[in-house]
Amino acid sequence: MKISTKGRYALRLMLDLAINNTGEYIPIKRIAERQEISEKYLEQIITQISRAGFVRSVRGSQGGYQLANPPEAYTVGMILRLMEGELSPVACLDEPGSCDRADRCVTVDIWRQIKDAVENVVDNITLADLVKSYHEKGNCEYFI
Amino acid sequence: MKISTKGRYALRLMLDLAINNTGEYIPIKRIAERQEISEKYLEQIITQISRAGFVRSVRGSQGGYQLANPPEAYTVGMILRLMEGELSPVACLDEPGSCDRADRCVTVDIWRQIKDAVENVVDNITLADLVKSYHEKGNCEYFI
DNA sequence: AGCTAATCATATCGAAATGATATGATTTAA
DNA sequence: TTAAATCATATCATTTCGATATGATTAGCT
Ligand code: FES
Ligand code: FES
Repeated sequence: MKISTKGRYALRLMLDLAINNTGEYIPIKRIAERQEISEKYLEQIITQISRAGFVRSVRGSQGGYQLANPPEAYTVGMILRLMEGELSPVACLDEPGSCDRADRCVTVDIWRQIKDAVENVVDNITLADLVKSYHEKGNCEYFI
Repeated sequence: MKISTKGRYALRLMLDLAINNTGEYIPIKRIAERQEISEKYLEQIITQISRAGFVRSVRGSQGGYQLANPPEAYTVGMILRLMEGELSPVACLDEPGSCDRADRCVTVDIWRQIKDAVENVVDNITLADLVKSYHEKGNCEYFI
């Protein structure tokens, strides 16, 4: 029941962009420094994020990334799902027909409830909430 | 964010014992047949369960396992935790001091909320609930 | 006494996932 | 032209996962 580092890194990356959301394009290198995450690994991650249209990118010198939308537009759930896929405790919930006896299954209700509970949390927290929390906690450069 | 098959198998195993909770000792072989799970794999799993005192065992011919307590005494959470460890989305919540900046961390609140939400589900469903649901659904021999 | 069915205890294995590097092409401002 | 950046794959080492293999021990039954 763990969230992968990829998911967590993606969240930190997006939060970093949200905190530094000045209109300028921020290179991955800066984020890698601030977050102490491998630059190359972050590149892979932001590639996925970029393909999903969550960020704008400018190539070449002086290039970088910025949020495509205001921080309020991104829930934690959106970001985690991008890296992790559906936030289900079992595959059955997402692949229709993967369990052929779903109508008689006793445990699927549990998995459904877990999924709903998790989604209820992550879909109701936005990057804007995290930015606010960040400033309240004392402007520390680092977070996990 | 997946629950391992070990956790799910443990739940099915315990549910099988709960459904066949007649006072007799049930050999792993029977459960393996009914649940269509490898006998040897189930042995490993029930060894852990047995060491935790959740079941009584009798060795030798005519031996087997039975629940140590009535089905009401077992929550889904107890069983999953036995196989999965703590139901936390990040290790940080369980290993005190693993993150040295926890007081300034912006995301730890999210992980905490997720953990609480999951626990609120699994700690409020008992094997007795599942047995009831099983009988309501039509006595199917199989479930996942 | 001996056979058989069961638990108990480890060791090992293959495949997949994870987390990360490595290499290099392409683009663009200065 | 050069440097700094995104973009695109390939590769790698380690761990985890799910499962099997081997064999010792225990105890009921004939
Ligand atoms: S978990 Fe899929 S039908 Fe039971
Ligand atoms: S997740 Fe542990 S302190 Fe942030």
